[in-house]
Amino acid sequence: MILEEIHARLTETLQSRVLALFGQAVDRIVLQAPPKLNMGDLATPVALELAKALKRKPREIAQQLADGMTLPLLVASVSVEGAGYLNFRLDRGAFTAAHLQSVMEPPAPSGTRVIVEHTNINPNKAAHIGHLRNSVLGDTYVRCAKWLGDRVETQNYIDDTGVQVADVVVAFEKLEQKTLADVEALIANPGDESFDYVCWNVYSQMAQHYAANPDALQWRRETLHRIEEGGNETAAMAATIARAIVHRHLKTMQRLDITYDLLPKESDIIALHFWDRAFELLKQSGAVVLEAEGKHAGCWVMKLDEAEEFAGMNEPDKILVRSNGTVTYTGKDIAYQLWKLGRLDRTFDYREFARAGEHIVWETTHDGTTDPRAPKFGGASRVVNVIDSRQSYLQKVVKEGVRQVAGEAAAEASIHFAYEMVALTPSTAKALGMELSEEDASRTYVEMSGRKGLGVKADDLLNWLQFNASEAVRNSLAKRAEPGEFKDGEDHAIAERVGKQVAIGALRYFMLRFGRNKVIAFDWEEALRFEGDSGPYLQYSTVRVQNIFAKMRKEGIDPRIDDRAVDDLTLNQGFTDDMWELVRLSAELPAAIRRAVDSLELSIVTQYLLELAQKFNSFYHKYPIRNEKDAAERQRRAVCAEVFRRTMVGALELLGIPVPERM
RNA sequence: GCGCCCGUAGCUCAGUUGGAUAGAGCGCUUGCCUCCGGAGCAAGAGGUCGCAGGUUCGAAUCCUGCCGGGCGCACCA
Repeated sequence: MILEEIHARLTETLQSRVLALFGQAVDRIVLQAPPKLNMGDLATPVALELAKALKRKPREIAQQLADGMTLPLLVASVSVEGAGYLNFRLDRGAFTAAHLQSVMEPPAPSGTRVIVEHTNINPNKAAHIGHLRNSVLGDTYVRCAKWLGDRVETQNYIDDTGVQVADVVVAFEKLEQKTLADVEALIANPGDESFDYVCWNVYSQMAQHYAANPDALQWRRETLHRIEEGGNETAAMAATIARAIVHRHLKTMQRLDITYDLLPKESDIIALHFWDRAFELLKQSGAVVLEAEGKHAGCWVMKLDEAEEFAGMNEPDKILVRSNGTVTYTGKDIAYQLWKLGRLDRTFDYREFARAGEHIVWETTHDGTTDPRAPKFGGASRVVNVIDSRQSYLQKVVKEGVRQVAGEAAAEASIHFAYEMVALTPSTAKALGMELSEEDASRTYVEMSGRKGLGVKADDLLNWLQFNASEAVRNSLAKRAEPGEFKDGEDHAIAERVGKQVAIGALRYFMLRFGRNKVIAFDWEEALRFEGDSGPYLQYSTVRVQNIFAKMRKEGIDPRIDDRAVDDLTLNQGFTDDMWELVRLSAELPAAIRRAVDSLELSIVTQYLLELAQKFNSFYHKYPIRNEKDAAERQRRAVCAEVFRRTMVGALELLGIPVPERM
């Protein structure tokens, strides 16, 4: 946090100086690292900005600001550079000593209650790579927001009454003539493939059946009706299937160290009549009206033609209640969103759904009894919904509904974390058995299709990553192990363990490294690469630095990185630019996290860590530590390495990427 | 038709909210394992920042208009 303090002090000093000297108030001072190290450590173009208003030369203004300026602690000097930049140099030794003690020290907690909703996979088939992007973005956001001091509640919404679940029920009942007992037996003993994989195929068979026999859609309508009615075998089957699949999804996500606090279920939202209450509120605020005539006659619609965002649309009005009296998805979503904001005076009951170690995953219920151990859910002052950008329009409608019922502030607190879809490169699609038209084959990507059962399943990808990574670790161990180092297949156990960690690192990094509104064209070859711009590169760099200290400990060499042993003066002499760049960059982590969370652009963090790791690897080759004879020089190098180590260990935790014992 | 997103090196992408000489990874060329672990490092080639105007001290970044691609705009979820 040391750099943030310097920023704050410099900003303050400059603002008061500009006011005193030129009578100008500047609300924001841009401070950034100059392009070249010899230009200093921090630079501001404030004089360039003032030049126009003052009608004076930028360099002149900058010089006047610099002359006689009182510099904050750890800032060594100020100078005028280039066209009129005001550049500052830091006291390298003192800064490093101070930074070493505060690496990864989080900012003061905000205590803001935040709900993050992510994953939200239809509980009717196995998770695929598109879902992984959602979950990884959501989970990483949660980790970063928590570090910044927010009190975060993670929700994974379960649509257990929708068309997708119904279609699997129809397939089992009609196509395969299975009873509830048959399905229960299948769940208990799914055979070669897990139950979510079985349903993946069943679902796509059903979709194909509908395509060939449109009359079968009648089955879907009947099934949906019976599910909503409840108290029959069909409804019981739907619930059973959904639960079993959700358990599978949680298992898959747990492989990536992703978990949840609460699983709100659509069936409970219906049973507890959340919509009825939301409907009252919407009517009271005048947000919905009953259409008497026209093509929406008999429907309750939200009028959007006056809202600026929806202007110019063909059909800006959104139906919330159909003419047959049933509620649309958007309507239910408004009710749910109001609950999350604490603006719907109804709530759920809760019970334990599953455990991940000590952590309890709760689910909603509607039976009137709540487990006394359950924490308070809902009622957040910020709600972040991780939902793919194809639903941007609907999310805007939900936000508008919230605005009309609960006001501007509540609408602004409802944040759609939008991201683009994951598609497949033509070669990967082909490998999955997708038939490509000539046109498709020439595109950069083609969409997956759940209905056709064409997509890359999350567990398959993880398995492959794990397989390849374990193989790489085995090779590396075989090459580097000292004779007799491993016995009883110990090396195989390590390869398995580390392989899992590398797979997680590779996958999570891959899902984060692209900007969120970039379509990811998934390619097997690229995803399985562990070099360069990848998670394993970060892990490798961290393992490396850990190794240096492990070796020194083993050999009884004191690296003298204990905070008290670090002496500014020793550090100051002979501090090379390479070393300094590494330390200075490592101090920018908190700023990177802040920007990432504020902009919902988590690739900022992977980008930053790649650069940091590159700086370290370069440093590593140039400045051996263990073999350095001069004690002061060795300490200087060790401190730089330690600063990097602490930064990296902390940062990888925020990305959910584990640090392997060796690679 | 309307709205949102994308267009930067051969390919995949960054570019810190308008700042200094546009950067990485992959691929290609050339070096580096008696030396803390080569999943690495050093160096090189590679650019009309889609096109055309505009705004200003300054534009890949902001504004306007085009061109090309994607996604939305259900009484589906």
